[in-house]
Amino acid sequence: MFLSLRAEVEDALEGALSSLAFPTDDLGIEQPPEDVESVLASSAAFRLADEAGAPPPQVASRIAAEIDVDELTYVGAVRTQGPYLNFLPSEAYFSETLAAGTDEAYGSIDGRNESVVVEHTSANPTGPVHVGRARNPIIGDAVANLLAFAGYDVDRHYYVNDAGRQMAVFTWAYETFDEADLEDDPERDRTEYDLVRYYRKGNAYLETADESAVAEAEAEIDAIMQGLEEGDEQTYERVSEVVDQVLSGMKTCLERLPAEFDEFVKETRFMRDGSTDDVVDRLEDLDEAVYEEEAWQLELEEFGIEKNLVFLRSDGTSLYPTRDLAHHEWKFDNYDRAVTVLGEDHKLQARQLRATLDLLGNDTEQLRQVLYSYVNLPEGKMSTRRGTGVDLDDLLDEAIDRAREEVEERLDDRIRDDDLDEDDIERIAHQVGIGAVRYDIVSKQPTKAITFEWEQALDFEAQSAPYVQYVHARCCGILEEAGFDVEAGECPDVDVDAERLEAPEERALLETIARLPAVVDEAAGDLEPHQIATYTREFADRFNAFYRECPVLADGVEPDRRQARLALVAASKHTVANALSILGVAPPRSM
RNA sequence: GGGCGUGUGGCCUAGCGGAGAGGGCAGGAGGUUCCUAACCUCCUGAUCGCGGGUUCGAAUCCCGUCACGCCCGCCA
Repeated sequence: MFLSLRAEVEDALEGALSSLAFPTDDLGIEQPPEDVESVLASSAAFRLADEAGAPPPQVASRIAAEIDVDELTYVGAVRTQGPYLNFLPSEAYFSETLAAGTDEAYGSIDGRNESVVVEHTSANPTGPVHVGRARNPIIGDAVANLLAFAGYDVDRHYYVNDAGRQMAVFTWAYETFDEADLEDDPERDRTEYDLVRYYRKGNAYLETADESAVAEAEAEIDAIMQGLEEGDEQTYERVSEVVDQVLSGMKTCLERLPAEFDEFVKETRFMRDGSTDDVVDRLEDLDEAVYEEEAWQLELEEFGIEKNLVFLRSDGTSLYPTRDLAHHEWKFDNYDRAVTVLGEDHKLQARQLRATLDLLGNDTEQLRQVLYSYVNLPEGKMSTRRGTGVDLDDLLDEAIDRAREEVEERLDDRIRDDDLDEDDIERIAHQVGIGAVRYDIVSKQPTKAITFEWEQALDFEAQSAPYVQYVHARCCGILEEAGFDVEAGECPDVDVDAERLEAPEERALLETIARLPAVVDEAAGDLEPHQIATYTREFADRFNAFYRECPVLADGVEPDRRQARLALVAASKHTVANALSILGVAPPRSM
């Protein structure tokens, strides 16, 4: 409803300004502060003061006088407050919001007929997913959810780097060493924990073994890389054996979040189908291509990038960026838009990729890159190769354990008589524990660096997932108490009068509910799921105020009012459930 | 050295040209015969890193500066 109101205000303002012969390029529409009784405001009068030859408050009054509120649907009144114009919502605004909110899919935007591929995580299949990279699946999954909710046709891809030197090293190590050569047992009974030990062993060997032994190993590693480059089937199968095993373990870990993918796209695919060779040929023909120091490179100064992009090694093999170019052209062929979520350390490569795609004749407007900073430990970086870091599995386990403790602790002094059984406790522990981890990460701007600390990541207090989840549980509690089967999706009748909702807390809550579609639209446009998190927090505040002041089921509440409030609770439930779902945080029906 | 990013009360964080800079944690004081207190109310606490500038108006834009992070491989 907010979007409709905003459109209406824009039209009205534009009309008023032009009939006063003012320029209409700057409507100055903005969000009023919380304590102002309006849903939208304009500060245009400030800037028109010179032209009007009058002080801003007078200009504001003249504009206000020019707007005929009777012609507007969602605006109930226009008032000035000094230089500001305030637009107050009409009764229709509230009632239509209430009606819209009772739809289970409330907040979602109808199909845009536009497909978008969201590539995220894409961690090299070298070992267990650690917390340093955990931001990628969490942000990536939220971005994908957000775009899907905003009406895009979304596919989620994990790009598997199965053609790089790292995988050649891994394959060599896996084939060379035996269980007996490894010092430690796997940290967990899953393939990637098992196999990563070979990878670490191999890397350690290359660093410490004597020169001739290392040279021999390097020769073997080079042979693997050459085999991949030539599309040799046997080499591909050797590497695949390692890649597929490790990847399946990582997949299991990511599913816990849950972060799931429509497709795991292998890098070797673009070597085997000839598209990388094709890219190389086309790159060599570019004016920016140079052959220096026996390697083919691309000069990208015209894009403000000093560093040359090497796209063909002196031994004739391609590099990761070369294959990624073919990969991206494939995405462009199959989707209208492409979004990639990647760590800030890939920023330069991201710019090079974009610039080169441009040189190859692609429309790079289709590509958006979301960058995030790594999560570091207080003592420094996490590394799979060195085995430093906190595994995501361990973080999730710890989160669930702590959440379970919380549930059990609260069991004794629960007022509500809803008989939580063992399954409920486990369900809540999972929803809350994992929700807290995801929310903690997704609620912050991705560009800010995070230092991982257990206590902070697993804080279940206010301004966390449980705080917002609790609101959802409260909504469900009320609806169930009123006789609705929440699990079956039962919902109160929407045919109620929003005029019954006259308390300031009710009005404020409705205003907040009304903004969800606009928040979704904005967040999707900016690819910033943290805006949704900020919204859930504000929503929870508003709901809690309503909960405190406006009893729904108490004896003294008249039937009409009770019905209206039940509808408001239903709209609240859909609002918070949908917002949480975008973030990938489960909305618990009880906790 | 160069490029990019970040700097908001003791700690974490929102806001990124407009209406006393919002929240949360920690600290202090309260609240449960009433739909779940993972909640709510009140208090204490900030020259928005620092210095200039643009503007009627700057946390927000520009310049400089400092601190921290990331990058500057024929690795990915």
